[in-house]
Amino acid sequence: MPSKPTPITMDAVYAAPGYLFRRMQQIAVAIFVEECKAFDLTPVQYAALVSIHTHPGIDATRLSAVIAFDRSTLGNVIERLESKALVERKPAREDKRVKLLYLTKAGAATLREIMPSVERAQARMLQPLKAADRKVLLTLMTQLVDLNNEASRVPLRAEDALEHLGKSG
Amino acid sequence: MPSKPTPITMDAVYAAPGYLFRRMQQIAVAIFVEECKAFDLTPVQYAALVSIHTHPGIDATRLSAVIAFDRSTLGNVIERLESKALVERKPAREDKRVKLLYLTKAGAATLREIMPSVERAQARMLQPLKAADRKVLLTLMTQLVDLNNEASRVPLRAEDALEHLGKSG
DNA sequence: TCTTGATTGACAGCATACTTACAATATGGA
DNA sequence: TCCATATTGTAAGTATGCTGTCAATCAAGA
Repeated sequence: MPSKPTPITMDAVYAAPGYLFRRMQQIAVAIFVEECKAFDLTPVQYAALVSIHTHPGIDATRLSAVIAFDRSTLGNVIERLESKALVERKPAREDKRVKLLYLTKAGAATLREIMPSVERAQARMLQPLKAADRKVLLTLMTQLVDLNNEASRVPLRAEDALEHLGKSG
Repeated sequence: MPSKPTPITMDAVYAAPGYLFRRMQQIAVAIFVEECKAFDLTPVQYAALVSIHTHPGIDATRLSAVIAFDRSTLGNVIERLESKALVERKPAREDKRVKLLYLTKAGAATLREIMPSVERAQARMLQPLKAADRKVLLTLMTQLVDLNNEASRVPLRAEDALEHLGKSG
C-alpha cells in the first residue's frame, strides 16, 4: 500500500525515539556533572578512568573499543586526563607506535572517591520511575544497545579488544 | 546502614543507565545520518526545520525552548541552515534585538522530502525489539524525559515559549 | 524621564563525537 | 630483503552542547 505523507508537527519530533534518546542523554550528562562537580570529571573521562583501572597498560585503540568511543575523540580525552595528572602514557617497548595507559596514584584515588557520586547520579536518572519500571527500562535499553551495536560508527568490542592485549605492559 | 564500597569494574559502566543513554544516542545519530545522508541534514538541523515550519516567525530564544536546545548552540545551527539557504533570518520591526526565522521555499521542500527517510530512521532504531517492547520502551522514555525535564540545563518549554509569540511576525 | 534590571543575539572557550588524512611503524609475503 | 598493506597515534575540519561574557535593546518603576 502507498504510505500516506507524514504530517509535519512538533509531536512528530517529541514522540520520535531519536528525540527521546537525545533528550535523555542531555539530562543524564547534566545529572552526572552536577553530582560529580567536586571531582571535575565528565562521564566520558570517568569511563576512561574505569577502563584503564580495569585494564592497566591498555593502548588507546583498544580503549576506544572497550568503551565504544571514537579513537580521535579519545586522544583529546586522554590528553586532558594526562594534564590533570590522573593518567600516564608510556611508550611500549615492543611497538614504537603504541603508548600504554596507566592510572597515576592520583587517578586511582580520584576514581575510588568519585564512585559514590557516580552511583548517586546513576540512581537519580531513573528516580522518577517506579522501581519495576526502572528494571524494565534498563533491560530493554541493554537489549536495544546490544542488538544495535553494529549500527553505531564505533561498535563496542569489549572481548575482542582484550584478547590480544599482552600481559607484559 | 553504611554503604559498602562500590566495586570498580567495566560492568559498573556497561550496566549504568548513563552509559546506555550515551550509547543509544550515538547509535540513533548514526542511523539518522545514514538514512538521511542524501539530504545532508543532522538530527538537530531537522528538528530546527520542523519547529520553524510549525512556528514561522519564531525567534532563536523561543526556538531553543521549543526543541530543548542550548541557545548558544542554536546560533551555529541556524547559521548553517541559513548558509544552505534553507532558513531566512529577518529583523523584527517591533524589537530591534530579535531576528525572526522562516523557512525558505527550498527549506520547506527539503523538509517535505526528508520525512520518509526520517520515518525509516526512527523505525530502525527500535527495529531489534519486539513490537510490544517498542511500545513499552517509548512509553517509559517519554515519562522519564518528561519527569526529568527540569534536571537538564535546557528544559523543554514548549507551551510557555509559544504563549508570548505574537502572530504579527 | 531616568535608571535599573531583564532579554536577545553574538562571541569565546571547553568537551564530546565524528570524518578524513597523514607520518611513523609493523607485518607478512614475494 | 623489499614491498604492499595494515596499524597507531595525531591532526585538521565539522557539528553538537554546554559555560561564560558582552553590547544592544527593551521594559518597568522611581
